[in-house]
Amino acid sequence: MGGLGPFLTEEQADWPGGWRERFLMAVGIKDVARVAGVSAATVSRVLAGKAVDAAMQARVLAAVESTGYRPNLAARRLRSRHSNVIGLIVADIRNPFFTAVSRSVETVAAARGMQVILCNTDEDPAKEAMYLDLMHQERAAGVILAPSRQRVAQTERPAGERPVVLIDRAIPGADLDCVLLDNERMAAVLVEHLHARGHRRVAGLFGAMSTTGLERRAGFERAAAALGLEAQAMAVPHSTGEAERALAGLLSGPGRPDALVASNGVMLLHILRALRAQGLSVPGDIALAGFDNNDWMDFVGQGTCGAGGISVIEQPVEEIGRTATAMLLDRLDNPDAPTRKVVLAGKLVARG
Amino acid sequence: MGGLGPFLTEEQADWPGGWRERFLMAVGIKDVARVAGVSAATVSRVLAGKAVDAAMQARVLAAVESTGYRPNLAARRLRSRHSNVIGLIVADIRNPFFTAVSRSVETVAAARGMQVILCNTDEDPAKEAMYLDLMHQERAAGVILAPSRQRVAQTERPAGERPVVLIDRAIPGADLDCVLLDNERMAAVLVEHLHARGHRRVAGLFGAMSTTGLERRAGFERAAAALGLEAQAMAVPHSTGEAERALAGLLSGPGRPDALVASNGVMLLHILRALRAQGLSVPGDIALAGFDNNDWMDFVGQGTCGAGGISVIEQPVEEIGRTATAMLLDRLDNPDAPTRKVVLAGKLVARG
DNA sequence: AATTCACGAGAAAACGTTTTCTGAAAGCAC
DNA sequence: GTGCTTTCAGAAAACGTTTTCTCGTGAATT
Repeated sequence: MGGLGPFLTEEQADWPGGWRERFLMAVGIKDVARVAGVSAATVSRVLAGKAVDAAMQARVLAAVESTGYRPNLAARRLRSRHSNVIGLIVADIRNPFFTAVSRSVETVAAARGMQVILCNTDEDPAKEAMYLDLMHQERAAGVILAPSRQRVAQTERPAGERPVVLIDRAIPGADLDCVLLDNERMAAVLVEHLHARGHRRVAGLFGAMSTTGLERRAGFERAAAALGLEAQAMAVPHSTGEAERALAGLLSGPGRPDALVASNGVMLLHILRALRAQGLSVPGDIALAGFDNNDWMDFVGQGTCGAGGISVIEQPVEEIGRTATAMLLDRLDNPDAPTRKVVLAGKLVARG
Repeated sequence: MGGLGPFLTEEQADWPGGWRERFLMAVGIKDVARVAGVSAATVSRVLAGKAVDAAMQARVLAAVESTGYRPNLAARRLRSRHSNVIGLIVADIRNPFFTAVSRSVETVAAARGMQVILCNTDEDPAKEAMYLDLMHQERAAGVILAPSRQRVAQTERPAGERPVVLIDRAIPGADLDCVLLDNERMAAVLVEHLHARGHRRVAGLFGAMSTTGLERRAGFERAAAALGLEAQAMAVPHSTGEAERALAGLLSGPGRPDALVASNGVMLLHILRALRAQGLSVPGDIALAGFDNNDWMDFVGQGTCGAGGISVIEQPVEEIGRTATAMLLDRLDNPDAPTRKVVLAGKLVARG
């Protein structure tokens, strides 16, 4: 400090507004303690909201203010041995369903003083495993996970021993909290809706990456059988080309379906593309229905005749996120409570 | 440890596969060191990839494997005084532009061993300030920020003294790295496109929350003036109702515009809604153009006549995220390099 | 052959907090 | 007034790493 020249007094050089604050390291709890004339422990207690002498508390708060002290969360987590971070691992951040859920999760978490690390796996089990491990290393309080299909094979608990809440997709064998859509029933509702609209030959494209696709397919087939419809269900991988190719065969063959069901919003777009490639219009030539009510769906398939439109099952996205977060936070308090499975109903948005 | 009964030998109780691993705390670097028969420092060095004896390295790696050791990132950050976390603070996670950028940021960051904390401000300056402060507390390595308009007023550096890269929106006074779209020019391109298509009375709706809206509006007005078009530009707040109301007046009055320009994807949806409320069709009654090429746009406004469609400026979302992340990581290495401003061109996607 | 140098491994300090421990003062019952 | 408990603040330990320091060994140089 002597090397700083004659222009700084000891006081200036040391504190506040002086050399150290401006140029060197961040201010720590000890600096606050020194300014307030108390011990570091007392500062910690004030900040934690524990009972301390009122005069001291005021001095500490003033010192925090004047020094611009910001606690180091890494140190806090290390010592206190618990973290305010929750991990949110989704399969596809571009899917509006997941962004909507993410937003809801973030809002609820922030309101309870938790921060969210959002991880995007792109349906890649390797990335998923990497992120689960990362959450472990981060010692995250818990994880909200939309698991990929491959994970089903693993019987081990994901993310070490920390609480996990599954969303959107189940892991059949696992004993974990989850909040899901009533996929099978909702798919059946969709089929019944198409039947009521007079369609008799239905085809469905279902995702191959998750239990969700399987369940929706099952509901589709069950309902179609019950109604005596001519039905054809196929599972398509997540890539674009696959869906288009699968549809090309379906649409050009004899006995072309008069209605299509999409397993999710992304799939529905693939179908739209394929239909256009075939020169077919919705709903003039063929009806289209699916899952996830995206904001733009009000505006496609509105033929000149005024009818048409794409009927979908709208998922309660906000509630899914809210419920999952609440369940996770609950479990942090009661680690040994029995696991809960929440199944939510969707809402049929009938168009056309 | 004696209380555990006679079934556990000292060895079992202590390590490995025994009591401690299964029921108590996580395994630490010292446990690994003990198993490998080396010092904790050596384990640390092996994990950091520093030069160590090959035999020792093998022993350490084996010990890490057998113990299932996962380093505690909080401790690592505390001691090493630098973090592998970058904050990404966006205005609206539901806006596909931001989700696309987020995905790109996350991918690049993950490839470089960094993790991303995604923060959603919902255009709320208070939330933005809260998150910037949080990133400070987290001692994040840096922040990528899409600033809200209000932040402009603040001359102070956001997020303490850590590196910040701005995306999508500038902060006029600030000397910060940023990567932006050439908004003014792109808006002009859009107007010229409409002019070439024969439209003569254009109106534009621009966001009031960011510099982006201002710039696009300026480009819109400049181009319209240069081309001698009858133009009307208005700034509308971010809420749904506003846009609809503003449009209602515009569309019902005399000299109704024959083309509309939307400042962004969200605005464009509002316009679509308003048009439908007025019973106007795109592009039959009125043309529509805007910013952000969302995947569904291929399918709306395709009238029976085959013409139509919504022309937009497609932003290079992937590159924006990639560039911003690269710039941020660069700056971590060269804190004192001059700030850079990257202005990217968009691409006109002409439809109809 | 002696001295320096480079290297690498263990011991110990340090990171910035929270928590435990300790002791003093205050309150209360006798 | 004495002895007991309670309260509260400071001192010190602890959290799990990385980094610095120290020292021993072997190679290289003179």
